[in-house]
Amino acid sequence: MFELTPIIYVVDDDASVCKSLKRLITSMDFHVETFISAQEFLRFDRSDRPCCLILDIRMPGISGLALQEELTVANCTIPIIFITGHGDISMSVRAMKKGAVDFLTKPYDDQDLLDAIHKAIEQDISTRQEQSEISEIQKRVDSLTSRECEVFALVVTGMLNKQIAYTFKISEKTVKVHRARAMQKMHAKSLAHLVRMADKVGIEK
Amino acid sequence: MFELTPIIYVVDDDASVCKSLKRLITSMDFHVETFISAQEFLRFDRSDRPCCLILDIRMPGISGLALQEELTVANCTIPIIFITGHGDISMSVRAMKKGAVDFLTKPYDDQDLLDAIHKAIEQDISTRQEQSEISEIQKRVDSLTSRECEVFALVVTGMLNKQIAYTFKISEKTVKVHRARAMQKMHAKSLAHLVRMADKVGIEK
DNA sequence: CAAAAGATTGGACTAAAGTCTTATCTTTGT
DNA sequence: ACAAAGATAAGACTTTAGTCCAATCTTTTG
Repeated sequence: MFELTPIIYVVDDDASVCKSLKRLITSMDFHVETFISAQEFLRFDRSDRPCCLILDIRMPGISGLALQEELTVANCTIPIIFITGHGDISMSVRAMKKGAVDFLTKPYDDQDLLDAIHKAIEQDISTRQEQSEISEIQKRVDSLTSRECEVFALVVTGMLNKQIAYTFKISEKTVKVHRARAMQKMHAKSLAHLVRMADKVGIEK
Repeated sequence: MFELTPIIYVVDDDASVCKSLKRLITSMDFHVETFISAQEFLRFDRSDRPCCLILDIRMPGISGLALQEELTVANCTIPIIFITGHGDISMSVRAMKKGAVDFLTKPYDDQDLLDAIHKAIEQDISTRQEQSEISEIQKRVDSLTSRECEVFALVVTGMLNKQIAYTFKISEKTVKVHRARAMQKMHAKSLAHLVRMADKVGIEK
């Protein structure tokens, strides 16, 4: 599913830095796409494949930290590796608290960067895997009618059909119908499977 | 269960820093215990209540980062807030990667420290809650006989009694006996509950 | 308005799981 | 050696859940 070559996005206002990073990273089995501003990166239509972001902190326009913040609120989970020439501790701590994979200072060791890239890509792959599983399950939940969903929600709490029936003031017969439909639509192989899917997406209502 | 007043451990080789931190933190509703070396802290018999650790990076003997490492391998999850006068970015990043709650540089803002303490205590409370739940469940798993545990493991995969019976080459009757015992010993109110407990502790064998 | 979708329920079973009781046969610790 | 613990299993039911088939009744929507 994600067998594509990972792509590394580099955002640095210094074109020569972009160029040398591109050379270094391409020598591994990665694709590289460089941008000289956060704005340019945001405009870019990122394809759906494993990736990570190498980001300069200090840039005219949107700074690295600001871009990180922007991506966070946009629900984008792309792993970020910061690189900076003139950072301070407070910056690095802020970046790490917000989930950055690493924060390197120039001059950095090439191996440290490559290690960080590998870690970031691994993280991205597993995050994507997780997200795609969740969205698949959510799609199934969305296909349930409201009643089916209500019954589903109580079934996974461990309630008996008769208890669910009493709760909704309907017959046990009807509960069985909704329950069977829910099992079908959720593609649940067993009750255990249904429970795990419910916990994964967090059934509310 | 954890309604006790949280205790803040302060480890700093500068006794005057310990003293002023103690004054500041005591003014909140926290107890404080100070140590002038990592060794002294390690010898201290910590009581079982919400706590966190405020740690100086640079200390003679065991450094702050070394103590963090030591606690990690000892499986101690006490949240750590680092304070340093002469730290660098690399140190702060290493500390944050290993899960530090915050990394403050002197002179720091008192409010920042208090915020970090609150966050650390919250984290400790929820970690303890989680750990005590898990160990309670693990205790129940440990009370299962080996056969009960094997049957339990397959039950929570969603297998039918007859399938489990075939797997172990025993009768469905016997599976029912082990299954019923497992439900009892695990205090499972339902299959859904059993599945969740299994996932929480991660049934291996 | 008419068709489609959804909610409801009954009948008639089948299958799966749980509840008792009773009873071997081993293994294990003292 | 002997009691205790654990694994095995059968008989006899009861309770739950699942399966088809059929049939209202309401709401939504083209």
